[in-house]
Amino acid sequence: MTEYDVLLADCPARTTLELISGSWMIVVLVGLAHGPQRYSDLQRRAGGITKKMLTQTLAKAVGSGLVVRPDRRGGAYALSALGDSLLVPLTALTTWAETHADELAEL
Amino acid sequence: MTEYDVLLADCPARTTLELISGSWMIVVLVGLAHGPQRYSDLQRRAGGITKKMLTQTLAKAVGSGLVVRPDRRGGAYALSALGDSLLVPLTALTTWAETHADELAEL
DNA sequence: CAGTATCCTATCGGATACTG
DNA sequence: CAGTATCCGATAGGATACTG
Repeated sequence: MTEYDVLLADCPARTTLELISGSWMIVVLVGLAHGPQRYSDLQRRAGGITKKMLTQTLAKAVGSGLVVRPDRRGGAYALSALGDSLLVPLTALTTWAETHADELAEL
Repeated sequence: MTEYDVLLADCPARTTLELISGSWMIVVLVGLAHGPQRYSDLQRRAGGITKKMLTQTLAKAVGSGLVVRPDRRGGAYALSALGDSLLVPLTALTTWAETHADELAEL
């Protein structure tokens, strides 16, 4: 196997990396970790995010299939099964960030 | 414990997320995974990266302490102990990306 | 409450050309 | 080989005001 390799320029996995590039996607996905939430609850949870970035980030997340809206016609946002599986490595990453934040040198 | 929470606006862990935001930092770090490498080897390895982005990304990586240059006075670039520890969650993420790339919907 | 619409700035990122 | 210097367009992201 090992069909894909993120080091290769034309690898589809690069698309995934671009999806979480920008600081907000990870935060929003982690914000949805403990269950479906409505827009304003999510905005409160993802500290510091503006409506613009929340809307934009959710649009990308829904568009890519990481997030769904159980009752369309607008309701809460929730992680899809795919989004939920992505949460595993993402949580490992945020845990690392929380643990080693103090060890990073200032730029 | 649990001093830091990436969901909080002023959390230092956010700095880490910003560090890997942009598509190239992850690719460069993974590119250094199997050992120290010189500039042009790394450019070849990180498929598609331009000199500009490689230089810029390496500068951020070195500045934050994730990457070091064993023999300063210019030589190869290598992961620091910190960078190496970050590689663990990063590899989990890229593996996810490689495994689930085909399941993501087109935007 | 849940967005949409503007405006504006800073950074990302590619292309290209140049230097020691 | 290992960068630096420019120029350029596209995107990220914040602030603010407006809508149903």
